Amino acid sequence: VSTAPHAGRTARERARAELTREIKEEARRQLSVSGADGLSLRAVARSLGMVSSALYRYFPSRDNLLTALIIDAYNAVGAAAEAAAGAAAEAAAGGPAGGPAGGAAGGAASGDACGRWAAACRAVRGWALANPHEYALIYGSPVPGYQAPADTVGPAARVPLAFLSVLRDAAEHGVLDAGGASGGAGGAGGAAGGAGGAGAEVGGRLAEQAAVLAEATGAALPPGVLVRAVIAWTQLFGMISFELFGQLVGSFEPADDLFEHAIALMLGLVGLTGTGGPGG
Amino acid sequence: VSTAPHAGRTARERARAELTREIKEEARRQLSVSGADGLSLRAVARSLGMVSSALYRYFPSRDNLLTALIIDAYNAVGAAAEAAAGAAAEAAAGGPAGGPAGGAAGGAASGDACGRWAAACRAVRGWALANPHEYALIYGSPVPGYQAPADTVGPAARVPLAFLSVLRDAAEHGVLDAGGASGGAGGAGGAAGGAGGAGAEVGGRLAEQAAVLAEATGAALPPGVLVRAVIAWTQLFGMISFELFGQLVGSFEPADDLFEHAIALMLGLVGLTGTGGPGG
DNA sequence: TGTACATCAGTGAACGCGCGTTCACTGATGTAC
DNA sequence: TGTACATCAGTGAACGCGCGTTCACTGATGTAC
Repeated sequence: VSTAPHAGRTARERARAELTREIKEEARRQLSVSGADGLSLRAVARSLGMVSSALYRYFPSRDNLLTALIIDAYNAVGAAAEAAAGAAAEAAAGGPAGGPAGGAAGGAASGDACGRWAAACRAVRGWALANPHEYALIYGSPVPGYQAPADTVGPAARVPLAFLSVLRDAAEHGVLDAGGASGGAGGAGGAAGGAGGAGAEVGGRLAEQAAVLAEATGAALPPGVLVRAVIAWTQLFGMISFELFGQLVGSFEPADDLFEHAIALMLGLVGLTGTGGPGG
Repeated sequence: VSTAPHAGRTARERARAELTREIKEEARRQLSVSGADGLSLRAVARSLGMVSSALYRYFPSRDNLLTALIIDAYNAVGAAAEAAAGAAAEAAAGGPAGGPAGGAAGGAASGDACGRWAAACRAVRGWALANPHEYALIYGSPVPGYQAPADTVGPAARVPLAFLSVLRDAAEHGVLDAGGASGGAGGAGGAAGGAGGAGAEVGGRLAEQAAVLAEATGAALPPGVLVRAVIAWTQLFGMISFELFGQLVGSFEPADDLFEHAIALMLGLVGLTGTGGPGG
């Protein structure tokens, strides 16, 4: 029983794992040049010095390789969000001391709910800016003719679940403002259209959907909080997408300050204002 | 001087205009099947019963046809937003009476700023749901290797300008809450990261960017309002993109109620609460 | 009104390219006795 | 330790396909006198 990283694996198994990784790496590289539709098995094989048919020993089809890349991407951004939210929490609780622990994703130092939420936002954006084509692969327009298999929904849920965990913790510590105070209080929205009602109150089908979501995620949060969290979630990705896809070119580019401002507003939206101050 | 629709145009000119339109129509149809990368001149020509080289009399290249589709799409969604915002305004001002005027896009009936903003939001979403592949073409991941020419920026600006016009009118009528009261007031956001400061105040580079934007658009609005308007704009498209691109599948689908709720919150964000009541 | 010429739309063949996937094969790696 | 067999990775050729773009051409439409 050796301590080598490849203990207990035959040369064949090691070679297979390594080549599988290299294929995906090369595919990712090509993704950034030609996009998802331009991803070509032949080109990947060529770059790896193999013949194209050899790839079929590793991935049964092009779509299968694409799926692997999608799952990897969801897991990568999900892990980044979880690490940022979790690391910030540990830092505040006086967690694993010493060493360069934690702050891998954005330098969040305060473990309050505000800091965790903000850190997760920055982590997602940071990952997106560092891996724009993988971001486009999972959050951009769907690849036509490609149907994402069920294996992707688990990894895809990691980011939203990371955000929900922050809210759940805040609620447990009694620092979550569940009343929807700061969001869109006051006068009437939705003048026409029937749904939406006359204020920020959540009812009807929307409340049902929120209840289903609460059940599915195990997040015991009031419907209003869940709905605002989902809206904040769409807000986050809306801003990142506009930044990456070039809609902000010529106005709010670079978007760092706009993003920070949006985070501050988002905290009010989800009911996290006043939980812990700055200066972590 | 006849009153015929084709007055003063030769048969050749008429045929050319008509075929140009038909080519774009067929290209749009193919867009919805195979996406932007799958758009093929040969396939378009085939569907039209022509030989592929004939298309080069109408569009000098595939990219050129794509550009035409992009410009058309921006103009279509821009016109929808303008009509919704404008029609709502006219209806309130007692504009063009009689006939089925105006409410083409979402049934906005009250001409207050709230109603106009909400109507514009619904118009954009309505257009997106009706033309998902054109939406993906302009707001989805960029087509790799395709560089949008300068002709697209004008049409692309129509939607944001429509929203800005609502805010400008509201400001002129003194019904715009420019203080950022409801957005993300209260405690501290941006615990770390330097930028963003300790509240919802806009300063530094962000204020500069807002000033540049105000200059460019001629919208004499305070920087804080502009920044929140831009954030609301990204929010709107973030939600539509998630709905169209399948991120809401299994939770908040159909998203009508969620969307209406988001509009209500958005009105608070941009400072339009309390401008005119419901029941237009 | 009629003729001579210029303009333009559409044809058909071709160039050169890349793609995903299959298949019979060689040779290396692993395993059972 | 050594041999016989099974497993598997990678090869090279091929199938059948579609693509964007060019080019010399025919024939119809428009224009000037």
